[in-house]
Amino acid sequence: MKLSEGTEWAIHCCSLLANLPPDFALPKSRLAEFFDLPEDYLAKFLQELSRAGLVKTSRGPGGGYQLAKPAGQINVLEIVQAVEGDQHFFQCTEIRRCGPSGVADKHYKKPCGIARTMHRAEAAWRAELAAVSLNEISQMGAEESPQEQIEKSLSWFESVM
Amino acid sequence: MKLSEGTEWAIHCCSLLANLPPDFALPKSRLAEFFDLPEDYLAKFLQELSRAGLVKTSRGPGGGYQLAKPAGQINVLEIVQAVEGDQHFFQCTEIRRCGPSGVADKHYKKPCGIARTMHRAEAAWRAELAAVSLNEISQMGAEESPQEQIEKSLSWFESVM
DNA sequence: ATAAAACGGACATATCATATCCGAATATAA
DNA sequence: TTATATTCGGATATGATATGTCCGTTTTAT
Repeated sequence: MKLSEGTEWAIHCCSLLANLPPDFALPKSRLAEFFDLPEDYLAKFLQELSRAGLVKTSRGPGGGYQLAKPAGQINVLEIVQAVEGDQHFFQCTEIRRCGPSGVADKHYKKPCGIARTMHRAEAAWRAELAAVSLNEISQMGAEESPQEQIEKSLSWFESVM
Repeated sequence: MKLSEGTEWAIHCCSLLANLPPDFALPKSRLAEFFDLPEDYLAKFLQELSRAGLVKTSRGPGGGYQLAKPAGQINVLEIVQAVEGDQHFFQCTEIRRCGPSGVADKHYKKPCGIARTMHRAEAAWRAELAAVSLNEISQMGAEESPQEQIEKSLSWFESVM
C-alpha cells in the first residue's frame, strides 16, 4: 500500500507556487523542469489540483498555474485528497455476512468493529495532514534548503519570469 | 491507495482464532469455509501471519492455525503490518534534489518537511491501530453479532471439531 | 493570424493485487 | 509402512491500478 508519486509531486509544486509573486503563473513546462519530472504526466496531477479548486489556471501565453487561495488557507490533506481521491484505505467487504454463520443483511445495524477501528485510524491520519498548512510546508522548505539551493532557485526564477 | 483485502481477511481470521478453545487448531480449509474465501489465496496471508509470529501452525491431520499468543497481547497494527509489510505509505523520492536548483546530496541533512509531515501522519495511523488489541476486536465482534449468527457459528464449530 | 498554454481522451507499459496450482516437507493414525 | 491431512514455497496466470506518452481541441495574449 503506497501513495502515488503524484502526491509528492503535487505537494512540492504547490509549495513552489506558494513562493511566487502574486499574479504570476507558472506553466507545467516550468514546473516539470524545476523538479525534473515528466511534463505530461505531471500535468495530470496539476489538473486534479485545478479540479479540486486548489490552483487556478490561465491559458494562452503567460498563462499557467497559481494557487487559488493564500497558502495559509490550503492544508496538506486537501492536496493529498485531490490526487489520491477520497476513498478509504480500508474498504470493508462485510465478510462477516458470508459463510455458514452469515445471516440476512438487515440484521447488521452498523459497521463492524474492525471497520470502525480501521476508519478511526484513517481519521487520525487525515487529522494530522489537515493540521499542516501549505504555508508551513513552504516555510519548512525555505528553512531547510541549503543556501546554494536557494540561490540557484532564485536565479532560475529570474530566468523564467 | 487501498489496503489489500488480505488485511481484512487476516483480522477476521485472527478474531475467529481468538474464540477457539486452547490447543485447538483450525486448518485453512475451515477458515476459508467460515468466511467463504478462496482457500489458496487466504493461505498466503495466513502464512504471513505465521512468519510474523502471530499465529502458530501444526502440520498433519488435526493440524492448522492457532494464535501464537493470548489475544490481549496481539494488536491490530501487528496484523496489518504482517500482511501489508512495513513500507511507508509515503516514499520520498527527494525531488527537491533534482532539477536546476538541486545541489549535491551531502547538503541535505534531514528528511524534508513534506516527508516529515507525511510520516508523522502515518505514525498517528499506526498508533491508533496499535492501541487496539485483538481481544477488543473479538469482543466487539461478539457484542455486535446478531443472535442468530452466534448460534450458527456455534453449531458450525461443533460440526468441525 | 500565430503562438502559448490548459484540457481531455486514447493509448501503451509496468507494477502490484488477486488467484490458482502443484510438488515438497511434515505429522498423524491405521 | 502406508495413507492421509496438513503447512510451505515457488511457479504461473489474470486483472486492476499506477505510470507514462501522445495528440487533437479549446482558450487567450500578442
